Amino acid sequence: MTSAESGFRGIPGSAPTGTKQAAGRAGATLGSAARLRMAVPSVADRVAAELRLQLAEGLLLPGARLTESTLSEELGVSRNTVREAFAELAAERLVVRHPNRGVFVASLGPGDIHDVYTVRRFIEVSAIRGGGSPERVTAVRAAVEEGRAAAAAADDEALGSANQHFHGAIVALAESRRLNTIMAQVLAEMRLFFHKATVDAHFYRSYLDDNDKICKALEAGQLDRAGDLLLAYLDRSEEKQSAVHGD
Amino acid sequence: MTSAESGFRGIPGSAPTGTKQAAGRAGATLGSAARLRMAVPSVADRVAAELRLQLAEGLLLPGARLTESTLSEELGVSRNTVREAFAELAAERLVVRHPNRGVFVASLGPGDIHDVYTVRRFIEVSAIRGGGSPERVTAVRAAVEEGRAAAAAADDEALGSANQHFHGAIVALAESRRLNTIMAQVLAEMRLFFHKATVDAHFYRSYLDDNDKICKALEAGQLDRAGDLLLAYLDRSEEKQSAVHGD
DNA sequence: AATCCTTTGATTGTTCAACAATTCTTCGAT
DNA sequence: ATCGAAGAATTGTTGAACAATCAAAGGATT
Repeated sequence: MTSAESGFRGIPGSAPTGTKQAAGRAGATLGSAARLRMAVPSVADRVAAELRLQLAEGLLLPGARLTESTLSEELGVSRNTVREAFAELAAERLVVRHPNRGVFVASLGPGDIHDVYTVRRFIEVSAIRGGGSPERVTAVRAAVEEGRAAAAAADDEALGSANQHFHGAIVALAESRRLNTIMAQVLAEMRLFFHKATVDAHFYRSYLDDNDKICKALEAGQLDRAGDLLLAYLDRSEEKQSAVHGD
Repeated sequence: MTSAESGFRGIPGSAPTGTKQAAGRAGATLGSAARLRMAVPSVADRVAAELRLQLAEGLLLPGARLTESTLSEELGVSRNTVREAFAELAAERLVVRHPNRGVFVASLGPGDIHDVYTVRRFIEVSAIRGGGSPERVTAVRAAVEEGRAAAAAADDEALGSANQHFHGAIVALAESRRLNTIMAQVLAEMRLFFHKATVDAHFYRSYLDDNDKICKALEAGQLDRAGDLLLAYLDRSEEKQSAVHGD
């Protein structure tokens, strides 16, 4: 009985909500109007999404082993489909795949904390130093307010979410699809690694003022100051996480 | 007859070269010595590697459609295995997967050039501004010399490769596993998108002196100067690629 | 009691065949 | 030329089977 066997919701057989995406034949008839279509997520995508939820909520713990046949039975899907979902999650570094030995929920290894924060420093600080459109800056402000509302409601999970939205919004200043994807993955990893610290309300509450200061500097166009404040925050946050996780 | 059907080498049935990797049971017996083991690449990995080669060499052109059954027959593997290889390549953005409609070699879309260069600016410039160990700096210098040798030998492909090694080595200054992976993917995308320009010797030869100057500043510890030179290079390179590809 | 070797069981990776679903192409009618 | 229907092609999924690999268990040896 592994933790992979606890608390699974089956994959809904009903029609799931679709997502709009522009589609067209790559390399052909680019001049023709692209037709919008509703893409129904595949079963494998839905399995992956379900597992992502479980990971983000701490129901699947770092290091836990996920077995294809067990999940196949529990979710009522084919083993092959589970494999496809695993591949998705492995590409996002949420699970680690060891050939012939199995799939394990990703866990913090030596240097991982520093690595994640190095990526964040490169990306977030560069993004905020480049500034962004008024719309993008407004989104950063919205995330700060979201954090304040969560703190006022004593909702710790929402506080952690708002903090992630804040940092995602900073990267989004750059309006780069690739950077947004990279940052989303880094944030997903952090949710997985640092879940325990996430529910410590004090952890994020202490950063609300920091986030506000960073945002104010951004709004005022003081981009170097914003970058310095953000860098200081990231360094401090790394120290704290290292202290909590003994890296 | 699509370009996917041209020039495939079968997947070798003989024992392939393995790669060393440390393995252990995640989350368990972390105190025990990790045993080194030779991991035999799976067939899916080998299919993916083969396709990567074809992509990098321009044998599979942007926009070309890759069909599971065709590749399955040509490579002598199961269709399911081809699907697994496709998933790997899609995660690396080398192919684009449209649900129910097929897999296509990735191609340049609107804004892709700017996007790729934005990522590079964030990562490469941050990395060089952080400097690195003597060993890492030596690797940057080695890539510059590699470029000089390629130019002297009038080997255009090698010249392009050396330039990519140069930029990979810059990011490697940060000694971050995640950033190295991200950069490797960006470089793979660039090889795919810009292959035509790659074989234009003049394209990279004009950058040899730039690379040398950047490296000299790095070696002298003038990190801000190195960053400014690199930034100027990236901006100029983006302009040139945009001019060639009409983005 | 500790260590080593062999056997067994569990799991992964792959193949194959089949089917359902979706999309694209072709053909015929207007 | 356009539209609609039919057919073809392809993708996504399933389930069964088998080979290969690894981990666990059990027995033998020191």
